[in-house]
Amino acid sequence: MINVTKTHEITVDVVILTLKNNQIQVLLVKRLNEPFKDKWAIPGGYVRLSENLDQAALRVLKERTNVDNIYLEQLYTFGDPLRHPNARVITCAYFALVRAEDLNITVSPEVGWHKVSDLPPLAFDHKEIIEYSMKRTRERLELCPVAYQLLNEKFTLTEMQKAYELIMGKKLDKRNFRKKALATDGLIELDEYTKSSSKRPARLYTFENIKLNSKRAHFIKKENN
Amino acid sequence: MINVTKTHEITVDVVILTLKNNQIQVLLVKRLNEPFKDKWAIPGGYVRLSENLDQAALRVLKERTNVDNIYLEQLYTFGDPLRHPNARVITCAYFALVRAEDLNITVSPEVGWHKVSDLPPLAFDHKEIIEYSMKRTRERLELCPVAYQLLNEKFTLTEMQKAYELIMGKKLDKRNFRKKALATDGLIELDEYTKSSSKRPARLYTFENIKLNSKRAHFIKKENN
DNA sequence: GCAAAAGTGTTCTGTCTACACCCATGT
DNA sequence: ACATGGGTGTAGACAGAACACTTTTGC
Repeated sequence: MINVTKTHEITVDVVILTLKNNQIQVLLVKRLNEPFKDKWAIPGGYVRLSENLDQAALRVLKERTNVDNIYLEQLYTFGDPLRHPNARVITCAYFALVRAEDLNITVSPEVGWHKVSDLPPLAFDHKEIIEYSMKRTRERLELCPVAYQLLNEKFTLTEMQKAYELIMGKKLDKRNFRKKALATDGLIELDEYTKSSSKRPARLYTFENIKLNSKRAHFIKKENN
Repeated sequence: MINVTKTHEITVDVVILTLKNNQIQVLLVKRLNEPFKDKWAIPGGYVRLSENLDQAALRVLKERTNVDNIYLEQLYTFGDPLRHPNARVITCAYFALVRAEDLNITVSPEVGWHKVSDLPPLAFDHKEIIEYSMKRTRERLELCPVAYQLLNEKFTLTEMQKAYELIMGKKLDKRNFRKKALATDGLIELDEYTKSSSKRPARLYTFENIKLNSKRAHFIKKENN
């Protein structure tokens, strides 16, 4: 076999998801150059020779959001020969869940949050990548309370339930949800309550010592359909 | 950023698992050249410019086993800068489950099956890749009857149970296993029986119209530990 | 006092688990 | 007739699903 690899390039692309305005949103950047000039794309970059793939993804994430120590997971590697019109670019996609309150992003005309349920035209195969990351997020949620990565440090059970409903795309029963949530280990009940919402105050909770990927009881599964 | 990608190379490596002699076995090839000369490695090859990653993995699989139309799934992409001592090679690993009866392999001193439970010294990070593929296989098995890919076209429930026990690494209860197996859709009861085994003949079964990845009832979960 | 969200238990059903004996065949 | 693996049912425990009303606050 001849060496056919000379012109392959490898990038990482990171789907960065957060919860804003009661919506799952994804961070997109506007492309300034061809191909796909003026289309939106998920943040990405070339993998440097000195770093492994996780490090490359963390670097891209940090460059864009100034957060680290968050839930970041390799998603899938996309390598269709035609996914980039001018070159052979194979991309290793990652996805990250970040807390809105931790973010330190200067939104501009070229960088911004977009509702996953209402995406603008996207470059390359990035629509497919975002859809796949949502699927994976749903799968993860069934196994462990990943959603705490999307919640502020202190949150109400109703906020937590809203996050789950947005990710799962369906309504959940309040009593069943609270029962399971309260049985989650790591969930701490605080002696604090929301104020100044115009209704009855809600108790606040927080998470401590989360073990991600713990194969503990499935958290959300069927219910309704 | 400068273009630091010029010397990246990308390969696919395929973990090919089968069931032979009552053991899960993996196909390995002996390396003829440095680095890791004379160590064993999982089959792999460079990704060609004209093919996507799945196609590259299928090609490698076909070159080695002469089978296609089998369970093949992207596993994970390994990109540690030091995984290859002389170059920066990123590998997209796949795993495949193949039926022993479908195989058409000329075993030689350089190509052969090895028990996953007793691996020889391996090149690169291939030990890690094989272990990860076993983990993934176990996860898949919990969701759908992937094991039929390892069984001959016609099989007994005891053979099926043995396959599950080998993959899961634990004994299963015969009555519970059979109950769940018989409830699997796609499993067809045949009016045929084994002969010439020295004991009572066992009924044969086959699979039809399998939907892999169907999120149907979890097939094997806890039981004992 | 009313609007709005917070909070709270029980029953039913289905699934998973544990467990022991008889059956059909070859030798 | 016996050794070997094939084949079968039931009871208890547990987890998920369905379901409606009272409480607390701001206005």
